[in-house]
Amino acid sequence: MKRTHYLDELNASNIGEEVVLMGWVRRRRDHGGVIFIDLRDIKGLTQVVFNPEHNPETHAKGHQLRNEYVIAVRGIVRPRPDESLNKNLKTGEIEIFVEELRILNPSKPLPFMIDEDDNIEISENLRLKYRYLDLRKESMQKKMIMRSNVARIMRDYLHSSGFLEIETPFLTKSTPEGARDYLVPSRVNPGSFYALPQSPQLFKQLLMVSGYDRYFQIVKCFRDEDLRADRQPEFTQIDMELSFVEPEEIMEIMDDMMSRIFKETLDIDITLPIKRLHYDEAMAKYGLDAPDLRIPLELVEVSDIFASSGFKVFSSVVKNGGMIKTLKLEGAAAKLSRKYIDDLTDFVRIYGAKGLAWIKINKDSWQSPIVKFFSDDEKAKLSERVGLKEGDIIFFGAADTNTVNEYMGRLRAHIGKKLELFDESEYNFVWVTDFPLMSYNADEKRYDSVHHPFTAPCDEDIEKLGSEVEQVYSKSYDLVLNGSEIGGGSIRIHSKQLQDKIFELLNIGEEEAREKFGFLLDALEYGAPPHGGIALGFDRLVMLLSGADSIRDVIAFPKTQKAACVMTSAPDKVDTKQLRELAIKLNVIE
RNA sequence: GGGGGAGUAGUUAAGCUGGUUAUAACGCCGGCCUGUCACGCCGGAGGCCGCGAGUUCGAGUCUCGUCUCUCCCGCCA
Repeated sequence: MKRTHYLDELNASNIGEEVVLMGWVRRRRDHGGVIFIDLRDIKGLTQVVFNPEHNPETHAKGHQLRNEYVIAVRGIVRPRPDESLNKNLKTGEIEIFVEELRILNPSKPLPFMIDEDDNIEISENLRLKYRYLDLRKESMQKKMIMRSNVARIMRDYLHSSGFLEIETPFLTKSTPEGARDYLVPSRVNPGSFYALPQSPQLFKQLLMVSGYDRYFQIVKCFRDEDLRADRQPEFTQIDMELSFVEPEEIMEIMDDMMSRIFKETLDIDITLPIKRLHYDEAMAKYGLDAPDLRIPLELVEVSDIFASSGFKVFSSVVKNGGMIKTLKLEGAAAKLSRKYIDDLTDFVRIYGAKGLAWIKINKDSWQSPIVKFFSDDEKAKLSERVGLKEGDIIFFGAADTNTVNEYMGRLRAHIGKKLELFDESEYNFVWVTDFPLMSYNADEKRYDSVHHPFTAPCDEDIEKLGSEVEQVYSKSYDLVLNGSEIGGGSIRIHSKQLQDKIFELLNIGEEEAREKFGFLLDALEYGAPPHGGIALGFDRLVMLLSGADSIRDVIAFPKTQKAACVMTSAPDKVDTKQLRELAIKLNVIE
């Protein structure tokens, strides 16, 4: 028998045709007499009917069917009786009267039901152990289809925009900085290791030197760091690099591509161009470099007001170069109980806050544990700066700049969600641009790249590389969707001299630079064009598009939080023979 | 490395301040049922209460340890 139709294709126009359908038994409704089977495949659902009057032989065989049996049926498309039409089903006008049934494969009862009730969440461990069954669920199939569609849209778009898809190696060289590498031992070169790429960064830059002009790749990247709801050790990037471009051109291409993806997958129109926000403004107003702009709250700095305050907690912070920022919630004073504020205090402690001061603006007085330390002048200035009205509540963050921004930024996002201050179904994009080039690493007594060591500084800041390194901005841009960074990139350095200078600031010695990046430094001297690029987190993007709570839900075979696969039980021990071939001796205490 | 949550039939859960035979729903098995689509009705099977110690006359319940899953901090150029 050869399948003639998928299970979403038949309707009233097919009545009378003989068809052959194949799929899984989603559910049987055995009335003793007539038997109804919902037959399911990747496309949809069609009801097939075993009727003892129509065909006693197949009807008898139909009694054997159980959930998830794989079957083939040959039968006639019949109209359903008027009272039995199912409007919720695409194929609900018709049903198949079975002439012949073949059981292609029976199925044991499943460890969990495929025909899911969305309210029942099967333990993730079990889902992952039987991932092939979990993926059979309609909700998972929808996500995988969405993922495939997004990849297709991107490929189509990039090909039509002159990009070439070029593969780069997975077995490559370990590089310093960045994430921990996954290592692969070399049998042919005992004692030497490949590293799996954290990104194809250097290869794509070299392709620009080779003159390919526009490159892209949908590519796996590997980082051996601890996992999160949105982080997997192997994940997929849409990686791109372009020659002879400035940031604006790259952002325009991304704007265009994103708007197509959202139009074609969710039928949502993105307002173009996507808003551009300078890094400094993002940090000032939102405290985070990936702000969720759907939340209608902004932080306000008040350090100057309390610089010489009698309230030592504040004034000493300012004296030590720290910062005081406020977050105001209009009219929320009555809504927030003492318990609620205590919970918020616990929340900000996670991010290094020592406490969370607050003031409720009541009708006759300011209610607060700290306001008694404020002078009238300070109160007046505060009220004016923040725009306080009766019924408002404000929170204060006071600490070193990084800590304040971190926890007040998180607090803003946290409160925004908890108090439902915005429409969660909205999609809000923003570009955050011009990140600092480097930040000082006090532990290591050197500078670290904020993006990566190949990022170009802004032209007007290059002079400052000598003395005011932290005042140097970079030609960088991150794409942020609803408070999640979904991509980032930069214009790269194409001058050997400048690259040398950067390595020097990063405390990567000439010899080490030579050893680790010699091939890049050489390449820069053979006619490297100005170039830049971007990489998008494909899994995260699909996660946001499909409304998944976890990156694991948009990856067919993901790892658990301990970076294991419970289906295959990888990672696993290997034979001593294999280890010997690789010249590896284990030093693990059993 | 650290902090929180979870682990009880195949599944999802209930099981209070420790107490006699550990419940329910769905699923599974058997029977009945000719228009269902979460079919219905009747009956049945199914448990190392994650694992290991301890406290106790007695532990699913309390204590400690341990494993697994999960959320977060650190980490993730």
